[in-house]
Amino acid sequence: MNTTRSGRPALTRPDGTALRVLVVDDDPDLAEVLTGALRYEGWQVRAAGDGAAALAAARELAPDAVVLDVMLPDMDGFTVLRRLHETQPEVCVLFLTARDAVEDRIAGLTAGGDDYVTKPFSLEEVVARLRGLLRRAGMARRPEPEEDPGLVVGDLVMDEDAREVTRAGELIELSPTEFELLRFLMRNPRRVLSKAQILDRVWSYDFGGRAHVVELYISYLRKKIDAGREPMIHTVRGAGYVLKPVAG
Amino acid sequence: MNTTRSGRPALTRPDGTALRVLVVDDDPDLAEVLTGALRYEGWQVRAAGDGAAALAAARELAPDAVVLDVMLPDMDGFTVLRRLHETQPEVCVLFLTARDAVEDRIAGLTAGGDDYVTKPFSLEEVVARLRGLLRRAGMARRPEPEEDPGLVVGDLVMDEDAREVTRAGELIELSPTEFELLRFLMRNPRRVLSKAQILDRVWSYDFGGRAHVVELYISYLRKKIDAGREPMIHTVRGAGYVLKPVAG
DNA sequence: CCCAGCTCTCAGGCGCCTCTGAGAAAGGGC
DNA sequence: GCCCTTTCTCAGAGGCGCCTGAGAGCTGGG
Repeated sequence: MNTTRSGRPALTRPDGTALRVLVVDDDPDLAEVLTGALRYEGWQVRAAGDGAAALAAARELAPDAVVLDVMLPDMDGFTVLRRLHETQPEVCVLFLTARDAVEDRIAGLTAGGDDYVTKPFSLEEVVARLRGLLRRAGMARRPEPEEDPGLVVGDLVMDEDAREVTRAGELIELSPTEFELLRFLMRNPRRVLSKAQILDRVWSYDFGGRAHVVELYISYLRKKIDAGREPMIHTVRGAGYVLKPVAG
Repeated sequence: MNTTRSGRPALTRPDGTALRVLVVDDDPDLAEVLTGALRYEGWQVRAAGDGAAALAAARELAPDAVVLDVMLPDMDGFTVLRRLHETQPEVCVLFLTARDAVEDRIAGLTAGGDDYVTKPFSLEEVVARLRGLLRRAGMARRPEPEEDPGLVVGDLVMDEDAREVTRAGELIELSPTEFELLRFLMRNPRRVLSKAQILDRVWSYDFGGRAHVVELYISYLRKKIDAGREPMIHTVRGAGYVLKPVAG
């Protein structure tokens, strides 16, 4: 079976082979980081630096999804999309765009089932969106044929689509950052995650601050999730934090 | 079968051949120490002193992993990483970085499956991180095809990911130094380890103190692991300490 | 334009971790 | 049994990691 580098079972194609993703961004550093994060999900990834290279790579790779920067040196991201759809109408696209960019045009294009994230983004967000896209497009399935249980750790349950979290059936309200932090923890239960690791995944790639914010948000999460209950979030001094079901 | 110099079965490639590691550091002493420690694991190791040499060596060696100093005389560690991934997308990277250096820059670098340790580090830590990286990347397997049992000595069990230690099912809380010391002992069961050996492996390479700390930490470990039970940690007078399962 | 929620910085403080030194205990040679 | 060496134990100082509260900057909605 295909697995992610963290040992979790990977999201795969319906036939069980690795999903193929093409990353298109002219910033080599950003492309590198994205490529690494998607490979970490157990997917087969290729990168391209401009529209022409992207189209060439797409013909060769036949990707299931494309992560596409809207601003490319040689051609518009939308042009790339149109050309892509000519040969591969099934492909999903996740746009990367600047916050103040023309969101109207994005909105129009994403009507077709595609999605977008605004720069600067966190890797957790990109991966989550991509997983959502692929799942909705029917291009991916969970490795287990049984129904997808979603994210469940002990009596803690997260519904990613509804953005709802409950513990012991009780609804818990979370801010966006709290939600992403908890998602990352829940995707890696019983595993100690260092503050640097958390920072890399949950905060934007251009975040300049110190790892202290992680402590802060962990304390917020504890107040909401562990308040008055048996704690699930544990500090491992000198190492990081770990989320565990109460009995374990 | 491939074995470590200590006689332990080595972590190998899936095909059973020796794992290949490239060490890149401009400090020859440090590179030497690292090279020795990794060879001791039964791996095939080469060293390079700068980025250009690293890239050349990587093309020749085709390493599974690279231990890479972030500060190199000729080029940035991140640049080396990107160039490496151009030709060898599967390679794992373990960064070495100064603690007080701009850790922000490391943020994002480790976004893929990669990892880093801060100087000064202990050899146990470097080896453990590297083993973790290779294991998660699916590049390594235990020599026995049966599933990896992790670290088990008698009724003493260590889960490195969760950073949990149990004896006879009972959870034992350990400080970071205690944890690393025990890991070293458990990786070398039934083998007498001298205080000097332990100091070299578990404490940072720049530690100035004397071997007395080893005695002290052994006594801490005994209180937590052997307390009220049949002892597993034994003193071999004039030679060192040895960890043995109770019946053996 | 004001208000509310979110995010992040700063600084204080507590508690654990690490290491030192001195003295007690144990082991081995004679 | 005596003495020397090695090892163990204890107490404490210092440092650092982590947690928390207060508040400032920002943003989006009313």
